[in-house]
Amino acid sequence: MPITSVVPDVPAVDRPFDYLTDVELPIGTVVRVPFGGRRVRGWVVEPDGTPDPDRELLAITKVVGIGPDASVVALCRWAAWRWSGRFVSMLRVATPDRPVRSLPRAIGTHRERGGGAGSGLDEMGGSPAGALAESVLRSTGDAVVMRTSPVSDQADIAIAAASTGQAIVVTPSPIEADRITRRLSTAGHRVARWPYDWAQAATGATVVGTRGAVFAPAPDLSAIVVLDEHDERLQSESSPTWNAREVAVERARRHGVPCALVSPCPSLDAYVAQIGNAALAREASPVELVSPAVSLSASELRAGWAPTIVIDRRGEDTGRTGLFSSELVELMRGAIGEERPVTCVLNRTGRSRLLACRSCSSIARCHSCDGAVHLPDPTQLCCGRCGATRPPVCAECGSTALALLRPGVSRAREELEALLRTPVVEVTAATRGQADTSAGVPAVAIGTTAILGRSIPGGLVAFLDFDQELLSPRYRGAEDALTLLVQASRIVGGRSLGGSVVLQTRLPEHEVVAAALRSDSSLVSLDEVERRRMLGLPPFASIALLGLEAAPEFVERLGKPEGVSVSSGGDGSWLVKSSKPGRLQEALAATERPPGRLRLQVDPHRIGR
DNA sequence: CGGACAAGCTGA
DNA sequence: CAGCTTGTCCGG
Repeated sequence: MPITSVVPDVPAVDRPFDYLTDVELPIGTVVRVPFGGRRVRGWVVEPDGTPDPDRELLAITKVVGIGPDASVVALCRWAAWRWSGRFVSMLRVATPDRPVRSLPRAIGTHRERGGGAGSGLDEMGGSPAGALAESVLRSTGDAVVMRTSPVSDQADIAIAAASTGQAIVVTPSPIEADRITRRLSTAGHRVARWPYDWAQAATGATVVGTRGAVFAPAPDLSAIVVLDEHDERLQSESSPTWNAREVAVERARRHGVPCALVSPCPSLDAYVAQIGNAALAREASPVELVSPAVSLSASELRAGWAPTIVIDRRGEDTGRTGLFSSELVELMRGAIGEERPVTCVLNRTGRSRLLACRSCSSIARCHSCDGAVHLPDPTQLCCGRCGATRPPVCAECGSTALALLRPGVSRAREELEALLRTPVVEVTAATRGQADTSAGVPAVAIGTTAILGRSIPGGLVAFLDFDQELLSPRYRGAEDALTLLVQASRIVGGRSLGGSVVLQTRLPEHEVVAAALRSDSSLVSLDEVERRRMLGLPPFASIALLGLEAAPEFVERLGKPEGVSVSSGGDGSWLVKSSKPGRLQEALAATERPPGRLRLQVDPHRIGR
């Protein structure tokens, strides 16, 4: 009887065990096995070294179905190593959610290669982005950064990719994935929407889906495209914090197929991937490093970015004028007069996030935990940290006059309604989706960044306090701020539809603001290159964030390995860094996990919160 | 993870 | 010493 190696689907175990089978099973096959007195799911994997002497082996209970092929299993193993996570976690991502017993026959139309007589409706030739993608994907098998405009049609790029054979198209947005799937299908391509059409992908259909699609089965893989590669949704927020862009680059490299990293504001990580490796990137000058392999022409880029109006608030007493400068109010009135929808963005929920006493100027704090208190309604102060409430009275001097230093969205909505004398709709992550059905697009809306998910063609988007984004302590803060401007340009439809974007800021010279004014995102990362290098941050170094109760013991066991630095965050969390490629992963893998809960995040999009 | 089993605590 | 809790180990 053949012996087969199986990894049980038990995260805490995460290693293979040997079983008997009556027939040889391919790597990746999903099985059920007896394990520790119960039956669990598992995957057939490459044997793990020791064939083992004369031990009594148990037999596999049953074959559940087809799983990821050997190359995807190997990719899972790589990703588990890269982000110091569990192999099982990655195998789960690559496995169909319902058993696949056998593969269907390849059904559906199949477009002629070489672009013969197409159906005409959805030819990519008309779109600059599609034509650009076509040239990229005929090139060699390396990662290339492709800079598009905020309004470039991603479906055209997908169509170009599908024309090469079996492509994998990854996009952060499930809605966009649905739209692209329909377009590909209309254009005559056989398409599998990950994860629902797993089996179709396994028969060679082009795959479209969110980040997990990068692990789709692809027997005839010809190209990988990552759309909006800068988007943080391409990275898993829980451990292992794998990133679909990086997995795509690795998979394309292994298969020798081209990989296009598409974005209107390419990430530094994409540029480094394009150059090859971090060591090489360290030698390259910032200008050399941060240049896309291909880009739309300057005029095409210009058309895709909405004109940006910067309102410099440095000379103003914002304590008096509040969130809405007179200049902004004028612009909004103008837009309303032209029947253009207006959207205001303020990244603070609630009514008032920070208050100060008008007589003694002290900041309103919580009486029990000292955190800042806010004013969810005019009658009560509430602590954001511990939830304690008290009446709105200054704790220092007893005054009842409190000034709103940082009003939140709810308060801003009231203020704006009074200023414009028109109804203003508040949009938050919670209210999004229900408001914009039959009622249509409201004339004026205000909300957190969640509001940028609503399309307002030809409209005006105003960032009330853009400094909050520009001064964000997050290490990718600059890139994140630029991403917001891309989204704003996108929802108004760029310059061509007459949309515009307004920024209120006290930092009008900031590199991100400058990039938006130029309708060009290339230079934004120049200062960023130097900063990240200097501070030893990704993509020039790898970092690991450790936390939870097992963290102290883990750090103890980790010790002080060569080329790795460990610093304590003071609050029971640690930051481990290494600028030598692979060194961090090596050190983490060599450290045995102590019992108890451990948070281990490698190269997360954000450090903390 | 979850069962098995060993070691430690309690009460009569 | 039974009966129960807590901890540690290990699974093929």
